[in-house]
Parts: sequence; C-alpha cells; structure tokens
Amino acid sequence: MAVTIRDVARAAGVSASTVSRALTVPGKVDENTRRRVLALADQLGYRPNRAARGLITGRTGNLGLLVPDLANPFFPGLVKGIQARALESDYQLFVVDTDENAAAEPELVRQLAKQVDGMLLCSPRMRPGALREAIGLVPTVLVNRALPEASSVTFADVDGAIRLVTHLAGLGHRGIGYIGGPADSWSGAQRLRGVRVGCLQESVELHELGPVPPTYDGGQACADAVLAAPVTAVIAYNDLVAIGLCQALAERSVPVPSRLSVTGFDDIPMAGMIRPSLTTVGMPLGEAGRAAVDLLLAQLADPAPRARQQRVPTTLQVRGSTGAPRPDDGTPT
Amino acid sequence: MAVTIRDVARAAGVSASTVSRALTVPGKVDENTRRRVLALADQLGYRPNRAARGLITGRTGNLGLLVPDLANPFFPGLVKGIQARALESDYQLFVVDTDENAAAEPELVRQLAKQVDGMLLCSPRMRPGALREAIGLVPTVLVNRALPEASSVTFADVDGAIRLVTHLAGLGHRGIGYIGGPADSWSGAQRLRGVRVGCLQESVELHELGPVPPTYDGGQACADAVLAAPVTAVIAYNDLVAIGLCQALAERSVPVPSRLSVTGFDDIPMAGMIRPSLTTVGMPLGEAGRAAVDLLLAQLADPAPRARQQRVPTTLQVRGSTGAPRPDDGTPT
DNA sequence: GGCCAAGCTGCAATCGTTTGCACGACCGGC
DNA sequence: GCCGGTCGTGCAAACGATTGCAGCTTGGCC
Repeated sequence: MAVTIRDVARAAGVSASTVSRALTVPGKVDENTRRRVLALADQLGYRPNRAARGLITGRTGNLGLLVPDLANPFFPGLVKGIQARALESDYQLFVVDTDENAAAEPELVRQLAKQVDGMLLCSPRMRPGALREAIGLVPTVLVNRALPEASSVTFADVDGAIRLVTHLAGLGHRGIGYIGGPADSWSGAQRLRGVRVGCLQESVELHELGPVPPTYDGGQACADAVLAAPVTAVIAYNDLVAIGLCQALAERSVPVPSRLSVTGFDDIPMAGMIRPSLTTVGMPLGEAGRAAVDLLLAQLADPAPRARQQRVPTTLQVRGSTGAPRPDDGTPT
Repeated sequence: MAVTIRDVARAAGVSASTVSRALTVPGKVDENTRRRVLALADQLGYRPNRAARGLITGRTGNLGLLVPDLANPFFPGLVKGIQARALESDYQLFVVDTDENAAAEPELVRQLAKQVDGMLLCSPRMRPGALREAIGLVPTVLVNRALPEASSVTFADVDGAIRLVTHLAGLGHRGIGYIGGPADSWSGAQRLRGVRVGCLQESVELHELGPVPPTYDGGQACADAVLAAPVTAVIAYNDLVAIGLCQALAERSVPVPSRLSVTGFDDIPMAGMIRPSLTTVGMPLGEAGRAAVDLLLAQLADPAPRARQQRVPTTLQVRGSTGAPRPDDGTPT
C-alpha cells in the first residue's frame, strides 16, 4: 500500500541500498543517480517508514513531553515553543498531560521513555528520588525545575522576585505579603527565596501567607487573610492566584492598588486583560521551550554529554495593579 | 541494552513465538507456561518494542492530533480529554500545533499520517478540498468541523446561539449585534446561522458587525463600531472577543450590562473570572475530546467503517454581563 | 598495457516482533 | 493398535529500513 524504498529502487533501476544512501549520506553516491533517485522518491511520494528506520538505527525521531496541566495557561506557551523547535528539527512530539497527578508521573515517563530519543519534563511534580530515576532512562532536559545532575532550563524566578520587591519598595511599601503556592513546587521555592532576599535588601517586612492551591479559587479564598495582615502590597505565587485575589477584593470593594497592590508571576495572557491589569514577572516561555529542545538535541548528538543548566531571564511587567500605598494606613473613609 | 522478547524467551526456556503469544493471544498457549512467561517478563521489565511490532502489524499504537493554537484557551480542554482517553486505550498521542497557519496544515497532516493509526483534526482551518484529501490518508475524526463524508464531533453551536438570542430577547433586547470572527471559520458560520435563526424567531433586529480577528485585541478594536450600532446587546464570535470588547467599553466608561449586554461563546475559564462575569455558551470540551477518540477507535476496529457525525450539546451560562436594556435609549445622563 | 586506488553500487545481515505452517505429543474412539 | 483430532510449541519468513563488506568499474599514472 505505502510506497517503500524498494519501489523507489525498482523505479530508479538501483538497489534499495543506493536509495537509502541517496537519501541519508549524500557523499556516498554518484551525484547523477542521487538526483534521479531523489526526484523519483519525491514523485512517488515516498516517505521512509520511521519505525523500520528506528528499528535499526535505534533512534525513533520522537521526543516526549510531560506537562502537568495544559489548561494551566503557563504551559501552552512552553509547549508551543518546544513543539515548533522539535518540528523544525524533524522530530515529532509525544505530549502527555499528567493532570497534576504527581504519583502517575513515574509510570508515564517509563512508558514514554521506550518510544522516544529524549524527554522534556516540564515542571515535574514527582519527588527528587523518582525524578533522578526518570532522567536515567533516556536523555532528558528538565524545564522549570533543576537537579544538579540533570540538564535543565529554568527561569530567573529569584531575580524576578527581587525586582518585584524592589519595585514595590520603590513605591513606598514597607510591609508586603507573599502568598505561597504548593509546598512541593520547585519554582514556588525559588520565588519565595527571591522575595525573602529582596525584602532583606530593601528592609521591607515580609509576611508569609498561604500556602494556597495555585488557582483562581486559591486566590479568592485567601482575600480575608491578606486583608487581615499588616501589608499594603502582596505578591502571589502566580498570576492565577493574584487574579483570584483581585476578584475577591473587588467584591469587597477594596481598591487595587490604592489600598493594596497585587502582583503575580508568569505574565499569563489574562494578566493584561483584567482591570486593573496585573503587575507581574514575565517568563519567556517560547524561548525557554526552544532552548530546552536545543539542549536536548545537543545532548543526543554528543556521545558523552554533560549536564548543562540554563537559566533564562525574566522581565518585570509593571501594570496597573501596583501603585503607591495610601498615605493613611487606616480604614476607608 | 533493552530487554527483548528473546531474553524473556531464554529465561523461560521457550521460544520467542511462545512469549509473543503469551502476551497477545492468551488462548494459544498453555496456561502454566503463560503465567510463567508473564511473571518473567514483568520481572525482567520487558516492554515490547512498538516500532518492531508496528513494522509487522502495520499499526503504530499512535494517534495524531492537529490543533490550531494551544494558547487559545478553547483547545487545552479538548486536548486534555483526547489525551486522557487515548492513554486509557494504550495509545500515545502526537500533538501538532499549527500556529493558526492554515497553509501549513496539509503538509503537517501528511507527515503525521505516516506515523499514526488515526488522526484527530481539531478545528482544521484548511479549505474543504484539502481537508477531503487529508481525511483520505488515514482514519480521521474531525472535531469542531464537519464534512458529510467524514466522522466528526461538533458542538451544538446553532442551538447555543439560538438560546443566547432567546435569553437576550427575554431580557427585553430588540436590537442586537453579532461580531463575526474569521470568514473561514466553520463554527463561526454555525454561530452566525444560529443567531440569524434566533433573531427571526424572536423578531429581534440583527446587526452584523465585523469580522474581527478572534482575539482579545479584535474585541477591543471593534468597541466604537459596536457603540455606533443601534443595539443594546451584542454577541461576539467567542469569549476572547467579548472580553476584549468589555475591556474597551470599561475604558470608555460604558456600563455593562446596563448600557450594553455582552456575550460570547466557549465559556473559557476567563469568562468566569472577569468583572462583570461573562454570559456565554459553554462547550463540553473534555467530553467532546473523549467522544472523538471513541469514534476514532471504533473506526479503527471496524473493517468497513461508516462516517458518523456526533453533536454534543452546549449550555447557556448566564452571568453578569447580560441584563435588561436601560429603559431610555438615549445618551448617558 | 598493466596496476592501483578511488569511487559507486549491491549483497546480505540485522533490528525486535508477529504469525502461518509444521511438528510432536497426547488422547479417545473404533 | 491405529487413526484422527487437539493442543502446545518452535521454525522461519516476513515487515522496511540501514550498513559493513566486497566487488565492480573507472581513470590516472608509469
């Protein structure tokens, strides 16, 4: 049914070997025959069977991508970058959404590993031990998580957090809150670290709140706790939490930013669409995704690869949800 | 390196054929040997090489998924449903994001087709001719688009649109606008059809506006045109457009819904998060995704499959962005 | 004209699995 | 005791590509 290499060979009056070489090792075949074979292959619509090729070369031409939740607006940007670069390099991408199920990750990785040349693990939730095992199965690049012995692409969360605090301190805030996300989140830990450092540098008093689920509802739920704290600005674990909080504040008629400045992390599209628009730390998702694929491909090409950690810079997006604190610290008029 | 069927065979003291049969055709092998082989395979961590199996059976165990833009919040829900069902059925999923590039679709489909047993095309943008060719390559199910000769899962957009109009008419609106999306959008055509039918049924005057790009910016850009039209309610092609419009209206201090009711389609997560929250038509994305996979798998199992069109119901989500029109039709006080 | 090297090309083995066919053992019925 | 039928198993040929090796041709040089 499908046209095989033998069909092309017959049509060109050469052997299958020659066709194979014409397609893959240009130097080993006469330029004339090569052109003829290529033309014929194209004309017959020949496409090499990747399974057959993989059987002998041991390479599948596939990459695997594990992602906790495609519905979380953080990930599609990443996936798009990865996908684009993978396709450019003639790799197909298996995508697995784990639905935030950390326990299922190791088994999914094991299944995936058999069918790919390399893997990209985005924000994997599994414990370090399991992760260490996972990266042993097949060349792997971590994204948004780091491990000393693994290659990774991470975001400069710490930097971003510091700049966020500096921005707030510059506006005159002297007490700020941090709403933590899931306890086992790697980037959450980074962000908290940055906030702590920033607060020390700027002599700002830090009040740690939460943790809350990293969702819109999580943000809504902590509004009262935030209002009860002696802070004039709050940094949320991510934009979804920040937006949920803003919504709850609006319901309570608490003005943002005049009574409370609110910020997040990630710069998801929604951050620019709400009112007031959200000051946040932007992550170059597409760039990170492409960088991760590049790292992985380099690792595949290199017979003795070394783990390489890459960090991509974040950018502070100052928008409407931050401003100077109200001079009087008291109750509304 | 990897453990092969021969390793298991050697360990069990049987031939590779027996191992193969023990794993795939239970009846053909003695129950005792079968148990022994299975135990050994498990213990050695044997996993069949899918490429090798695919070479001979002609089935890859892979499904392909084409999607225009993962960053569009409409799609992740769909993808998650598809992905979950595919994994349940022991199929892996190749995902390709075309980045809304209709021209690139046919080639991507052709590439993908070679490596999968079946394909799911979500909201394909290509022209009908190209689409017809595409579905000939490999068993295919269309999602959010229909073609008489193809299996498809679509949403009851027409229904939803009619209900939307009925809802608005019930509130007292007598002139409503429809902001069209891309001219070549299949679901756009459906929605417009439903709106027209609804307006006829309810004797409401319809003003067709647009088309605009189906984005937040598209919605923002058409605010003035909407305000210039003699309407008290507007139905946007999708939620993103509706939200962009709301934002632009807020900037102009036009109250929603009292001066203008605004509605969309899709019920993306953001619809419930903005203020006022958006009245819209919800699509059961996960359900549709799972249904599409079921349809596809049935088609793969059936030697003489027939195209089956499935339509999933939509639900009207009434929220804060719609209300009765202001009694006076004039300028603000 | 003979020799050698280089350049192309084909043969055949190989990757890991499935599957049609044949073979041997065993059992029951005549 | 022989025959026919099951049942369980192994052999070997595929599937479609890649690749080491060997053989052929060709051309250049002495």
